[in-house]
Amino acid sequence: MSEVRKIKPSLSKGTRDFLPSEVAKRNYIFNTIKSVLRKYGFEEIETPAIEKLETLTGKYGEEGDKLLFKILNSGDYLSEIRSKKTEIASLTSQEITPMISEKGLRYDLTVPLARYVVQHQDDLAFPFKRFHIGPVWRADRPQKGRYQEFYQCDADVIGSNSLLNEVELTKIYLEVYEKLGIQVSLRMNSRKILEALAEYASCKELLTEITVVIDKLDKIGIEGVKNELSKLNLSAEQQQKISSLLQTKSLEELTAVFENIEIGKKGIEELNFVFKNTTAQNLVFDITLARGLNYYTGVIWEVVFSQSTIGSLGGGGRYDNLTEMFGGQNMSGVGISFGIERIYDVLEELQLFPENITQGVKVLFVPREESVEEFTFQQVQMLRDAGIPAEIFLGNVKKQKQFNYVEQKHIAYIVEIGGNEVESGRFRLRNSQTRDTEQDLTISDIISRLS
RNA sequence: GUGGCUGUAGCUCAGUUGGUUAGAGUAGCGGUUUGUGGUACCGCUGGUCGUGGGUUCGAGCCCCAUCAGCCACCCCA
Repeated sequence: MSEVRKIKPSLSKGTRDFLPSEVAKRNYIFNTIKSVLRKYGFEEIETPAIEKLETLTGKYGEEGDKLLFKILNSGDYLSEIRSKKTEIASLTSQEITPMISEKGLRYDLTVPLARYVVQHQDDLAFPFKRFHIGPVWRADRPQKGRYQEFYQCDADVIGSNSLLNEVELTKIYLEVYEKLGIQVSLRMNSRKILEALAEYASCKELLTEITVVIDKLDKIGIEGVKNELSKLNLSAEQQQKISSLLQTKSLEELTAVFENIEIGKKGIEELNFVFKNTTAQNLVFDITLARGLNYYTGVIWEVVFSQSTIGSLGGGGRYDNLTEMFGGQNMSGVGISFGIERIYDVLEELQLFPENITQGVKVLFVPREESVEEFTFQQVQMLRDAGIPAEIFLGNVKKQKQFNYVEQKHIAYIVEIGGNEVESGRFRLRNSQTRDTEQDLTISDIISRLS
């Protein structure tokens, strides 16, 4: 036998293992979201973790491209470089990458959705309402609450311009967080209003830059925003116009300001429609909401946790050009995303996970000695046949280990089997929490007791 | 990509001005005890002190480099 080299067990940076109890909690979140989405007619899809690099690159900006995980080609991956008779050392990393890597791990679920919709348009019924929960990967530097592998959960409607989709998605947001027991405020704004704001300040061409600055408002404050704006070479008057508009609290105030700005009027009208059809205390208009992603074109949302500044628990918006890059006809889409990882942290912190989600089998049968294992197994099998989740304990005979097992797996009852039980066919059913026992039960007593 | 902090047993951590063979708790394994029990006690396994170099008679400890992880920024979820 060859000597085994011991490897220190450790994870790749920015990744996590999940314990059984953690998976149970995550599934609880997933299932809560799924049940609401299904009720509204959304269907679940899946796409591969691996996509062609040509699908992924160029969609997330220069920064995003750097954060793509790239997969080394199989086989002799240097053959292409060799055939060009180029010295490797003379090439930059950017030049080498496309020669040795053609695939990558998906960066989000939105770009794969765009590819999916164009590729399968003949098989899909439009408007296409789909949701997708799965891991995505980013070669980012990890920090608290940010990982290289993490889950996203997106729900989108593709191919319908109706504002009722916005209404539906708003209601879905409210319903999901309500069901999870998290108090959030749902902030809403429109990219059209931000465009109008740029037009109002006569700097339409700087829309993207201004949006990025406004998006930081929460962090850097109004003074910080003014400071950043001055860096964009805006006149004092322009800065003043923008920062005073950012103080606006209601759509009514805006109506007068945007009297002569078509796009602004449109934005206000759209938001008013959504508000009219969705009355909720925690749904608020917020002109300072910008969202960094600049592919949004209409209504945008952000879910903010009321009780702390943990950041956004979700976000989304309407976009118009999703499928264009894959040669599809221009289909409008609107979608929302749930921040699964942060939702988990919030639920954990506030201890909002329901007790019963980690429930194991109902009863554990513990054989006192090896000679009764077969008999014990037969009893367990009878319970299973009757549809009662049951287990036989085959580990360490120490009581301590047995009770650890029961506790970890949240098993409600224990039955111990020794010689007496085998002979009499009568058992003691013990509640693992209260330690109460019931004596002299036959196996069918136990079955009817636990059914 | 930039900055800060931390690396000692599977995990949480001690480790004296730099001085013999690096410790504890916990987990794991084994045992003693108790026929209705979750207690207690005993023993065992497990470490290239992240890695490489330097200073020194002597380094877990001091110096340099490097790697890794965490935290903050950029960006983002």
